[in-house]
Amino acid sequence: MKNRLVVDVECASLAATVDADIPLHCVGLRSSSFYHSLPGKEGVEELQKLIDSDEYRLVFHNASFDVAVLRTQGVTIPKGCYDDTMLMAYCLKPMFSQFNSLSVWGQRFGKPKVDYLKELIGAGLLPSDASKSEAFKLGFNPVMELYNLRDLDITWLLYDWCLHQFTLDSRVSGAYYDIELPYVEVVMAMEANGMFVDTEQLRALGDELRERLIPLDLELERVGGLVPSSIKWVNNSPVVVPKAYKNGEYKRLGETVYDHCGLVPFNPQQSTHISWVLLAKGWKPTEYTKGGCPVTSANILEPLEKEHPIIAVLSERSKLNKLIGTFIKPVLIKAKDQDGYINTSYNQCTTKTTRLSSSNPNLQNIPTRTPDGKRIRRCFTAPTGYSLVIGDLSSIEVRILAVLLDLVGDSRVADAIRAGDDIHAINQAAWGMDSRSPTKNGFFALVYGAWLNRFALTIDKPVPVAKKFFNIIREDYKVLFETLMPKVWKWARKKRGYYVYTESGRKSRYGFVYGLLGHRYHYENITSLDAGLLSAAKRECFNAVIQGTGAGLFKLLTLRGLGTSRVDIFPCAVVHDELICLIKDEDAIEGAAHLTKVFSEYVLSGVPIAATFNIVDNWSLK
DNA sequence: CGCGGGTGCGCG
DNA sequence: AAAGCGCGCACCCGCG
Repeated sequence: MKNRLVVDVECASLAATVDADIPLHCVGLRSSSFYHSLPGKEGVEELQKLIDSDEYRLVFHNASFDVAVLRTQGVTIPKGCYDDTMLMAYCLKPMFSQFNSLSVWGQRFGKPKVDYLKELIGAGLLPSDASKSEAFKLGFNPVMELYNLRDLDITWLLYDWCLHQFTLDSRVSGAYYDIELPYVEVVMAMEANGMFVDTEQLRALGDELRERLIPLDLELERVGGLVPSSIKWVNNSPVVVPKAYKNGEYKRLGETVYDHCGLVPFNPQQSTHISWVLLAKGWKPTEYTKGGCPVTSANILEPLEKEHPIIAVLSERSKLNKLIGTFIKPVLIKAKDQDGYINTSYNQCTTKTTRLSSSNPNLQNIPTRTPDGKRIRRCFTAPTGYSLVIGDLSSIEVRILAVLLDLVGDSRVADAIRAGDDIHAINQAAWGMDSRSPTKNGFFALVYGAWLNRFALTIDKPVPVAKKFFNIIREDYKVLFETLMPKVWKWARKKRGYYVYTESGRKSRYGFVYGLLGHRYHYENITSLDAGLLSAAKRECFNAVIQGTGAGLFKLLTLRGLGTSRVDIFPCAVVHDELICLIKDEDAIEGAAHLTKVFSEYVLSGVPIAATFNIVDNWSLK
């Protein structure tokens, strides 16, 4: 049994993983026999000595940050020599992000985090109007030492708590040690590697899309004209609210003074403006939001395109603007000064279902379904000398559902998968539906709790027609709706022999269900007396088992694939069930075949898992 | 002017 | 009686 060494670094920026030049202020170290906070260089040398002695198990809170920072500072940290209390707490309690926060744990343990900025001001080291970022630019100082040591204390206590919880639950500790903890290295590798973008091509695409915006805007300006600057909806009808300024007058565009409500050019990005303009053309809203505004989303307006030609223009404009503003502009900004690589952040501890999330920019929602979207993906490619290798788990949610159905005595789906048959095609024939895609989508809508109206929308049929299929499917998969789902809810309500924390921060003996790989998914409202909250919890909880098991399995197989490869595979990005890698050209065939083999030889409780990794020119191809 | 909420929409 | 789930981000608004 190794000694415990809690480590916490302080540095000037949270973006340190990308920029190696960020100064490291200090390294805090706490073991059972020593306890100090050392300035940068000294701390780094001391830490390296302790790691090299091989006597310590390192403990970080949010290792993917600290380990990445320390490695950029030249510290050698072997894989597998550390724990991460943030990840441990997350595995025990994936539902509540606040339980990943050291400050919340500090309060719980009676050791509140030091308010660094406040204490600096109190000590006279900063003026009273200083900002948080200024505080962290300050070098090592006595207040930082206090702050750093307190974080070590909290992490120490949190580690105790998590280790104890793990002794009570071997399934969740398995998910941590076998999947989440080793996966930190994959996250760090992806964040460091980044995705390669052909910036010239992307910039040209952006310019082209912007050109297409011009005639649309001219047309909208012509048709929309001027609209009141401030519109509110009261009882589902628009009310123009004059906007009073300090001098009691009303302004337009900050210059011209009016004595009535200001008029502004129609802004097609404002839903209130859209509804105002459409209303003037005789549109009758059918749905209203909670705030009382007419809903102007695409699915509502699209059917009315013939009646109101402006809708087509609006829709086209909004799609183009979305592509430019969300997917082209931010990516180009990120790719600047980095030789075409864009580095995104992955968060391993935010989602309720143990998926990853991606941000700044979010690489998990780059378009793929529309022609213009595909052109954006085409810009994501491989640099000279490397091949882009991409693969994803094949219909993973069906396979997991098959395992669950098999558990409660309906092996039809599992048998179909084992026989290599297409379950959606089988269902389509059995239910008499006219094509595969709506069959599949409609089935999954029902699996995740959709009711008739939503189901009808999903399969794109009028409600009376949809009703027939709705009843057929509910009857055909009676076991799913009447045995499996209630069983999962019952598991989620099971009383435990120990306490877990609830969303409201209280302790409870109830309230989580396991994924097939040991992760916990916690739904406090699964015991609610409020019908609405209860049914929402039921839907979320059943969804979490499937989505979460898929996420865990994907992580596990990624670890195996990368860990057992003879050739170097550089992971660049993941999109839930899709892995994107760069491999040296000469190794690419072997690497892709290896990943395919590892992913496809896995069998989940009797149901085979499959994935195919291919060498592709760009991300629009799979 | 920064922040949070609402709306809408991209992906799985 | 009535209900798909999970994310992040752009844009707008109101708030203080």
